[in-house]
Amino acid sequence: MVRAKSGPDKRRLILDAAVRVFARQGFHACRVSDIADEAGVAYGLVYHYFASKDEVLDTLFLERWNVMLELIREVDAQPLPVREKLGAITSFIVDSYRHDPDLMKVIIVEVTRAANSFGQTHLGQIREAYELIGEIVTKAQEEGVFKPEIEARFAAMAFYGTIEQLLTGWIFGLRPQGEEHFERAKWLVVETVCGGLETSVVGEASVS
Amino acid sequence: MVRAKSGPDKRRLILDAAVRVFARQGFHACRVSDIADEAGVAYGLVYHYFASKDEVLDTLFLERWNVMLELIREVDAQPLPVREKLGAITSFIVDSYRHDPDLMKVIIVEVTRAANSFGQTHLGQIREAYELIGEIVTKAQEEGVFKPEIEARFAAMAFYGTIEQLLTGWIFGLRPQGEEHFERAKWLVVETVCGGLETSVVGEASVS
Amino acid sequence: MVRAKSGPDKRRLILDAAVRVFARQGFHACRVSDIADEAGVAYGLVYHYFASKDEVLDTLFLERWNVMLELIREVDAQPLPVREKLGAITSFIVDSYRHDPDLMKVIIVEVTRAANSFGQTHLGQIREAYELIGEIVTKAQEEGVFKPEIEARFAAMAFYGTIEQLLTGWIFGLRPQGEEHFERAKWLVVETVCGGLETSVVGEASVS
Amino acid sequence: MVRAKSGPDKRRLILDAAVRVFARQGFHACRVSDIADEAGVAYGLVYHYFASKDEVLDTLFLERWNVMLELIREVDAQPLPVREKLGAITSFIVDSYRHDPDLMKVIIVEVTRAANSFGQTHLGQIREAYELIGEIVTKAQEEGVFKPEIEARFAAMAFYGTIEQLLTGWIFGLRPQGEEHFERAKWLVVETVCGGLETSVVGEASVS
DNA sequence: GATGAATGAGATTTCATTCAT
DNA sequence: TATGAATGAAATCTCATTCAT
Repeated sequence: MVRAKSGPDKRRLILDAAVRVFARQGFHACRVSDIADEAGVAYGLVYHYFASKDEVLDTLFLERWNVMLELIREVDAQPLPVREKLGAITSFIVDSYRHDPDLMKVIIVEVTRAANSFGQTHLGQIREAYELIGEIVTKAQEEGVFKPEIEARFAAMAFYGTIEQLLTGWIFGLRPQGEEHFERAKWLVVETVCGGLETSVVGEASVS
Repeated sequence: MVRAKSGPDKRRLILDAAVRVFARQGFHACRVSDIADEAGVAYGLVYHYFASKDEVLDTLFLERWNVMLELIREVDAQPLPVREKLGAITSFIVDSYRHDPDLMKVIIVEVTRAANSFGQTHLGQIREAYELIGEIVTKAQEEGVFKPEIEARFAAMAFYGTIEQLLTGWIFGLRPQGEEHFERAKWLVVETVCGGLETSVVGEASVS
Repeated sequence: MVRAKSGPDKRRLILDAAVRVFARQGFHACRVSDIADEAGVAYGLVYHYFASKDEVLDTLFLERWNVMLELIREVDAQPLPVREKLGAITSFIVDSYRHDPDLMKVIIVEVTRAANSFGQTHLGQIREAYELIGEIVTKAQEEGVFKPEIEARFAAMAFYGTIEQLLTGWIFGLRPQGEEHFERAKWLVVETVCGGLETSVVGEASVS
Repeated sequence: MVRAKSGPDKRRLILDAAVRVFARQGFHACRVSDIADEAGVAYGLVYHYFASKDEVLDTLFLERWNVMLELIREVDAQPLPVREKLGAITSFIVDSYRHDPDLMKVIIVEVTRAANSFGQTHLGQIREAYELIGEIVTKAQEEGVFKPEIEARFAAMAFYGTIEQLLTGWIFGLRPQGEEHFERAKWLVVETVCGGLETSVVGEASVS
């Protein structure tokens, strides 16, 4: 599959077309011919490069998801405060959406939220993300920065659930978009998950 | 639709059968005949009571979702601390899952997470839930209990995203279930969202 | 089936409702429940009086068609000029349409022109009409009023074909309706079929 | 749709098979698979070439009907006596039936007489034929060959009604077929419509 | 007579996938 | 590589008819 130089690279053409078609019509509502038409290639060529319609989506998902897993691993490996680590992950995801909203829409809507179909297929990959984030939380707990009474797994879940909901809101126009909103959202996610919604209860804290 | 006398009430029979079939096979993977078979009625009776397969799912979703919206409205109307309000909502949802996990699986997987199909159809109902929770947050901000710098809408989203992720975890066996886990989960959700993941900074700050 | 006095006579109610429904929606496009609804009776009552949906249409057709056959026989039995005989038949059919256009629409559209379905079933009755008219033509030929070189069967066919086309034109709004048009149409049919479209070349020529 | 090379041309194969199946079983009584079987192709190929079962019939009808409209236009444009014009049209239709009785059966039974379904769809095309014939009649009236008191529209209707009834008679075996009958029928149609059924009333005319 | 819930056979259409060229 | 004709399984929905009450 490695293509050194060459010209059009029809395979890439098909993948990029698939992103637009999946985002516009949804995976199930589109036909393979829609992808071929969008890419400007013949029907059967999709099957020359991909074993099935499913494989097209699998490829799109894995390409991006693995980049994200790699990013999380790199972030985790660095000696940073937990807020900065979670901030870097949030930043990566938000920027991914900002850079290619169609692709993120497809990944969220057709894979991670599609619990009965592709979400099932890629459960392992999705779980991997949870676990990597869980490790970050565990370290923060060991450092005494995060409460020990909230299990790392649960914390990772809350963090990821918040981000996924945020993207879903953007995807369906339920939340405002634009440069300033994207940047602010990064801060909001971290502040909400780490600091919580409550004001700092100084009195109580000093008492307890 | 109100059926006074007792008797079999085939309509209810069909709805209950549909919950089991949808939970087991998924909405798209099951045929209408699967529902009829599960209910022990003839094929066409499903169409006697429901205009389409879609309407069966719509009915199941709305029946339950409206109960939840009502619960949130009631909770909101009471003079309780915000933690107790959010706790009551969390409790209701967790108990809904505990009481009828199949129904909640169908609602979450086939509707609220099915962004491209039924999630779209019921966007209004889903949004309503967000807004009601948002109002609770707004009041807590006005009382000075919640930070004013995190918009109520965002806070509601984080709260709902955390719960949905929790249920999704249970549904797909990614998180442990059982009485004690259900009860603990209620506390975890509220503690995480309200208190945040970080240890109380003030105390530490004074110490260090 | 003879109902002496009594009240509503649901059977008649159903037949009359069926005429309206068949005329409005067409036989195939309507459901038995549409007829029941239009008649204001319960679903199953249609099956109490009629063995099938088909039988409802059969009944409507035969009721009316037999009246027409009887009329043709009576006309034929009288010592009238052929133009008056054909005029009487035309008049009966046109008046039937004038009096109950829905019923005639159903008979024409759903039976006599429905060559593949009810036209087939009632071929015998339809043929009977042809033959009776053919006999009228034969007598006119024997009297020397009608040309002997045009077979009576063909002549009957031309006569009937013209009338059916006329009604079809009314039914589908292709021809103007109203009292004067109905009366004029009677004259036109007879004049066209008997006198032909050409100006009387011989007589006129000699005169002019 | 133009297919230069030779080869099987499955599309034509399907159309020809459809004619046979529609003629044999009727449009509604046959299934798409019957057409595919008759053509010796797979089920879905019918849908590769035609959007629906309806479109197959539409195509068959329009192909033939447009040829007829063209013929009528050509005939009308020539400087011929009206009897020859109407004779040419009659001849074309009768020969169409002689050459491909199945196709004409389908066109008559399933379209022009199917007032509630395809007759409705193709009302415009059918009307066009009426109007073209009406123009021929109008010219004959202007030349003094046809009576002015019978409207051209009505005359066209009588002419067309007679031919349609003739074909219907052949289709359902109510009238004798065979070379001599076909040829004689052409003469009968023209003679009946133009000359009428009555003997030339020379004596009467001169007397009155 | 009257009701309407219950039955279930049946047909169109879609579209992923294959394959000959 | 590239094409697109050809394949055929699969599932929703309709509605005439039956029947228990």
